[in-house]
Amino acid sequence: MTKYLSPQYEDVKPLLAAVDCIIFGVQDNKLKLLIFKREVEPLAGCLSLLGSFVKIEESVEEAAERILFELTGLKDIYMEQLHCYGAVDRDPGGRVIAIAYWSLIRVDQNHLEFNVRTHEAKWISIDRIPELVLDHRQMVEMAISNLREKARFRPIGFELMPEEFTLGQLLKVYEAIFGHPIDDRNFRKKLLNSGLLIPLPKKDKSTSRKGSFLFKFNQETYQKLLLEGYSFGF
Amino acid sequence: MTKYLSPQYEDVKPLLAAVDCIIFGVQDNKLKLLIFKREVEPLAGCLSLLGSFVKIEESVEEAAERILFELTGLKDIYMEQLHCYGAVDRDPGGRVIAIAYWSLIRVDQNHLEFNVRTHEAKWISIDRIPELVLDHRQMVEMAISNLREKARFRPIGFELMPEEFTLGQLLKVYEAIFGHPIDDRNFRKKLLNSGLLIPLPKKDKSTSRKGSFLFKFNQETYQKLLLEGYSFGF
DNA sequence: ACAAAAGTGTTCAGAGTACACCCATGT
DNA sequence: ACATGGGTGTACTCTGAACACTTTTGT
Repeated sequence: MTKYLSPQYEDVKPLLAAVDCIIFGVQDNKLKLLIFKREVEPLAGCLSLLGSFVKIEESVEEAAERILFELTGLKDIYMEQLHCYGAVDRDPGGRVIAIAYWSLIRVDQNHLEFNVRTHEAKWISIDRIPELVLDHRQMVEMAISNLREKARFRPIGFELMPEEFTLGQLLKVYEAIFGHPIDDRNFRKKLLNSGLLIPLPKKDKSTSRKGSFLFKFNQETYQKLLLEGYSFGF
Repeated sequence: MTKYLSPQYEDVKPLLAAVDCIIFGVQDNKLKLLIFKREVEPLAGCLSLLGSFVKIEESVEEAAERILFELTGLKDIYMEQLHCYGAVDRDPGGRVIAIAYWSLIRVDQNHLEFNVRTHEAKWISIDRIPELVLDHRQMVEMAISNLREKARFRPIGFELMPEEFTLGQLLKVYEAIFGHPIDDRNFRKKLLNSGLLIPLPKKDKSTSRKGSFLFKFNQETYQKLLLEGYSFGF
């Protein structure tokens, strides 16, 4: 028995805890997630989420933050605990329970592309999820429906956007999250009345001759609606 | 190192996983939960949720079901995984992560009262939660808000009701869950149109001279709305 | 002048909300 | 006859949903 446990707990058999991360981002107006080639046996070489064991000196949440930081170089990322997966035989290597987290990252940030490539990670589209190792596919599916549920009542779509963005881009992100087209006019009307957007006196002219206005988020309103809830039911 | 782990996992330090259960029920038209006097050191004698370590041969979910069964004698109970609590020092006895579950039980069932008393459990009101051991109080608060959130969009209030019940009782349960009064007429209108209730040709005459009609659930509609969602936003 | 994306308003239906009185019955 | 809880209906407001044309500007 391990010595960091008090004697009352001695007859309990310990196990391992792992954290797996489902990392969402937007690329080409599509919702994507990061996957990897698994490096450790068993099942080395298969596709997998990024994960790690929880170290004895760190909390489960710290483990999730560490994993995310190691991969992306980012801190203070939007992160939600998804679920604890605890089937006895979920990992053929031993008794390992997994705590899955999902997170949203802005893909436009410095060094992110570099870090992702260094780790040989790949962005894959969420509508064609390949076979993944262990129960990771189940985790991904649960994460997607969790994300959708959350996105209906909290303004979290914004966590995926770059610093400055157009309404058209935001619309595409929401379409990607919900997986169906959204009425343009209703979307604009709602968002412009939400107080979440601060109009900028510039246009992005990269996608049309006319150009479309750029916005940034109103952090204050964002924080408020994160707490209170807000219907994005499109 | 324990022998049930494969060699690749050998340099990872194992830890213990516990399950803690937040058990909700309705008594005297109030929402209550079950708490216990903790029997094991550390902190024996303090108030606590019912919990147990996850055994090496059972899944986390099975552990939760086992705990619930040992206490109540009930199976097939409505149960939701709440959260995994993984702070390093959350348990002074060692590195223990806890997976919390909440569940809803019908208090009218056979032997339940007996079992509860045998285990020296107590029903306590959710608006005056006493100090609890470790991080259990935090769990309870999170469970309550999780329950409220869930109850707004799924017909789970029914899981707390006896086999046959009146609309008045159901109303009280929803008031207890949400913690505020609900308009009588709107509630009836909505519920009677939901297809969730099957009227019975009897009255409960224990609470008034006139008596009030009894209902039971429409299991079929219930299952459907559990999947699809249904707004109980009162 | 035209192509290509950006931007703009109105109408309709359904759901939530507020609100006050009569009913049935045992004592 | 009356006290007690049970049961009922209507009007208003707000939100979501459907839907088509004009504007700008680089080429």
